[in-house]
Parts: sequence; structure tokens; C-alpha cells
Amino acid sequence: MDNNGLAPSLPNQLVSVQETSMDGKADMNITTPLAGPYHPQAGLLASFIQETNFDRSLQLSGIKRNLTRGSTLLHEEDKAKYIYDVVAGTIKAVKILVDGRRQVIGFFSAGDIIGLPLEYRAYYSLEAVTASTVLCYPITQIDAAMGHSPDLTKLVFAHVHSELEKQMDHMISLGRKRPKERVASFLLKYYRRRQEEGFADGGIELPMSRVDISDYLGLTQETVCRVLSLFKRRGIISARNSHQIQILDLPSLEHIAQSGLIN
Amino acid sequence: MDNNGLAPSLPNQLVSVQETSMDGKADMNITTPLAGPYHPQAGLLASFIQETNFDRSLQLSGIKRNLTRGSTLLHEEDKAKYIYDVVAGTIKAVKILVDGRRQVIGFFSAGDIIGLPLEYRAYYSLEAVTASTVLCYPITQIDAAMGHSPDLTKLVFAHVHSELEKQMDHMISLGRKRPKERVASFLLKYYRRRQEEGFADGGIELPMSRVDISDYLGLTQETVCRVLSLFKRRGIISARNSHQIQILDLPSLEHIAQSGLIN
DNA sequence: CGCATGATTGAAGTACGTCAACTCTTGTGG
DNA sequence: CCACAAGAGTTGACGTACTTCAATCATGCG
Repeated sequence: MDNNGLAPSLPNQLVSVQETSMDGKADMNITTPLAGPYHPQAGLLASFIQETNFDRSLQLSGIKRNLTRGSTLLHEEDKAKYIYDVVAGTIKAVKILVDGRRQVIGFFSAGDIIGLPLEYRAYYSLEAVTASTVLCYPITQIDAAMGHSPDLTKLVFAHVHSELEKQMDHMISLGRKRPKERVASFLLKYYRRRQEEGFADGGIELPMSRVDISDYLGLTQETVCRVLSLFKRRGIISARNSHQIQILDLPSLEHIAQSGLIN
Repeated sequence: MDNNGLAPSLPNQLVSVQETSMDGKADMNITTPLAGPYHPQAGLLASFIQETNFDRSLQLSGIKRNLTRGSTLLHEEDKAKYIYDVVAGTIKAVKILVDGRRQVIGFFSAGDIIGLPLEYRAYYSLEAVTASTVLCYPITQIDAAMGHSPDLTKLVFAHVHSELEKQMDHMISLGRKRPKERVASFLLKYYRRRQEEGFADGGIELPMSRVDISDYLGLTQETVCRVLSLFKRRGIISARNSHQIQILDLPSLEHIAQSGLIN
């Protein structure tokens, strides 16, 4: 329904408002094959297409899609047919057990790419944590394009590597870290990301709920809450509200992330 | 030192015994670029080269390497320069925290491929659980070959997909399953693999130590032991020795793997 | 303004980890 | 061939950190 200020990133003339029904679960607009001036927030793949002398005849076109909070982009059982380029908002990848237990595999936000070449059965669902905008590239197009562009192949493998490295860290977190370490590491990850974006103050934004965090960290929401409360009592962090955290004592947080010990 | 029956898979004429020192940590032989009659146990990449009309001029050659039990194939800090094709034995991928805690990311045995194109800093160490044989393909060669063979690119991405799917399962195991479920799932994984190999009896082989299993499952060795002992008492499994397990009650094991509940 | 949802705090129980003792293997050398 | 040592595996006792269950407190949306 709403294009509520989420995607001012693409020049208007690129975006037609033609509605289609991909799986009928969220709204979607279609762009013409990407052209026009480069815009940094148009998504990584789009940027790549702009930056390199990428063969336009390959017709690599991203379908822009707006997702409302909570809507599902992809179901775990479905066949994955698109690679998603997150332009705005936050998407979570979730696996669910038969009895309802959830494991959040990862959170993706602007600048992240979700998915891989070679159509496959999805191994997780994708849900919008907040209202989000993604560019959808048909995998078949990516497959074809890779055959003609070694640079694109490299880009994709670089993406795979960074994805795998993240998951390794996540795995050691789930398998071998204590709750305090997991929460501290989680906060630090967002802090570092924020730093890379050029914001050196300790302010971070956690767009997801406590339940999402606990499902990501393999804990209960109560444990996550208690750890955060502990950090607040110790003056390590403060919170404007449950989504806006301020890191006050970075060294302590880093120490806890490694040792799990709190003074 | 010994080529003790581990790699009878390659016709002898393919294997020269020239010694080199890759990192000086294990013995190694070099093959000439693979040629000669196809052999199913020569490794997946080698099979691919044999089966398809793959351009021989690309000079994709596997270096055969024998590893003694416990030796290290790759260190976490090193740059990954090879893709490994396991021919015999079992290799474990391990991440270690500063204080010594270990997380085993996965176990690889004959038929498995380890690694990805595009040279990168390794995100785990690779160690031989048992005496093993691997074929090492220089990543640079794979990179180059992929540029000329879309089929090889597909093979690699199929490998990436199966690898990622395994890791998703592992992640949900670490994050959301109880110890009993983890151990049961672990046993079932080996059972299914055995089944795919055509052995329908419930016998499975666990080549790794209890500590390795616990580091894989995110538990202590004591907990793994206790759970296995419980399964034995309940008549769900029996054990010839600590590495040779017989599954007696498959339905129960499958039930435990899902619910964690034991009658 | 009121309700619904999410977040937080509290109390109680237990499953898993820790520490420790003991047993079983395996391999080596006398 | 047996004895011994070293390592791996197993079992027991105990404590606690986390989960579970429950109540209360914020927050935001209709």
C-alpha cells in the first residue's frame, strides 16, 4: 500500500507503479531495467551494474518491492527464484521447527544481499522486521549474467564469503558462548556497523523485537532482557527506548563479549 | 609417510610421488593433471572433469595429499589457497576462541568438497580426524576454469547450497535443540548418509572422539556420553565400541530428534 | 482514552555444566 | 607376551545459570 518514505532512493522515473502478484503476500512495484544516474542507495547489484561496464544487453533488471512490517518475502518451503538486494528496512531469515521453536539465521538491512545463484529450495523464510524495500533480481537472470561477466561472479562469491564468515561467527556464538557474551557480541556487531557508516557515537538502533533477538541468539526473551538490564545497571549501556541503545562503556562490552565475565 | 590403504582410488600411474612442502605440516604427493579412466572415488571435482567435456587445456590439476591423524590442513589465520576434495578419511572444520573453547563447524568425509572459489582468509581450521587423503585444487585455477565452464560454476554453486543448508540445520540445532535432540539428530545424519551409500542396516561409524562430537554439538563431552548411555539403556542404540554404533530403534530416535522427549 | 502488544521483573525448578573419580582402550617397550 | 602408561570414555555428586511460569509495567495504536 504505502511507499511511506522508505524508498526515496531511486529516481522516480525508474519506478513504474505496475502491480504484480509474485506470491500475493506483499506489495510490489516494477522498475524498468536499471538506468539513469547512479545512486548509492539503489542496492549493491544495481550499483555494480552502474559502476562497471556491464553489458546492458543482458537485461539484468531489479523488481522493486515494498514490504509491510511482518510480511513474508519468501517461505521456507518455496523455491527461491530471486536474489534480494535490501534498499531500506530490515529483513530477518528464520527457520522454524515443527513445534514452533524458531531460529533466526540473520538480519539483513540496507546494503545487504540475500540469496544465491542457481535456483534452489529455500532453507529459510524471509520476513520483514520493519517496513522494507528490496530489489528482486530473478536468479535465472543472474545465472545467465554470470556466464558473461566474471566480475559479477566475483561479486557474488565475495558475497558468499562474507555471508559464510558471518554464519561461522554466529555458530560459535550459539554453540560456545554464554548469554552475556552473545548479547554483548550482538550489540557490538551493530556498533561496528554503525561505525562503518561513519557514526562514531555509541548510539545503535535495534529494529527487531526482543523475541527476534532471543531467537537469533538462541536464548529466551527473558534472558535477553535480564542481560540488557544488567548492562544498564552497570552503566555499560543506556536505552532511550527498547530499540534505541546507547553504548557508554565500549571496553567493558568488548571484554564481556570475549570472556562472558562482568566485573 | 604411509599411504596405508587410504587411497587405492586413483590408478597408480596418475600419482607421482614427488614431495613438496605446502606448509610443512603433512605429507603430500602430486598427481599429473588428472587423466585416465574415471574412478568414482577420485573425488567430486575429478569426476566432474572426467564426466564432462571439460576443456583439458585449462589445466585443472589436483594435488593429492595424505594427512596423518591430527595433522592440520589449514590454519584459521591462513589464506585459503586450495579447494579440497576429500577422497578418504574424515576432516573437521574448527573455530577456536581465545580462551580455548572450540566449535566444530562440520565434519567432511569421502565425497565432500571443502572450500570456495576466490581466495580468502580462512574462517576455520581444517584438521584430520583420522588419517585422510584429499585432492587439493588451487583456487586460482578453479577461478579461471569457472570463467570458461558454466557447468563448473553450477557445480560449485550446488556445493555452496548444500553446504549452506547443512549449516542452517546445524545452527537451529545449536540454537534451539536440547542435548538429546542434538545427539539424536547427529546419529540420524550419519544413519542417512550410510543409507545413501546403500547400507540399510542400522550400523554407523563415528570416526571422531566424544570431545569432537561435543564441540560440534555445543555440549560437554560428559553430556554427550550421558545421552548416549541413556539411549543404550533404553535400547535405542547399542555400541560395539565407542566409534561403532548400531541403531536399534529408528522411530524412537527420530522422535527424540524432533521433540527431545524420551519415553 | 483504553486496549493490545511488547518489555521487564520476580520466584521457583531443573537440566546442564563442573569437578572428580574411575574404567576401559590402545599402544609401546621391556 | 604381558605390564604399564597415557589417553579416551564413562559415571557420580553437586551447584548454578538458565528456563519456565507468572505478574506487572511500558508503549503505541485505534
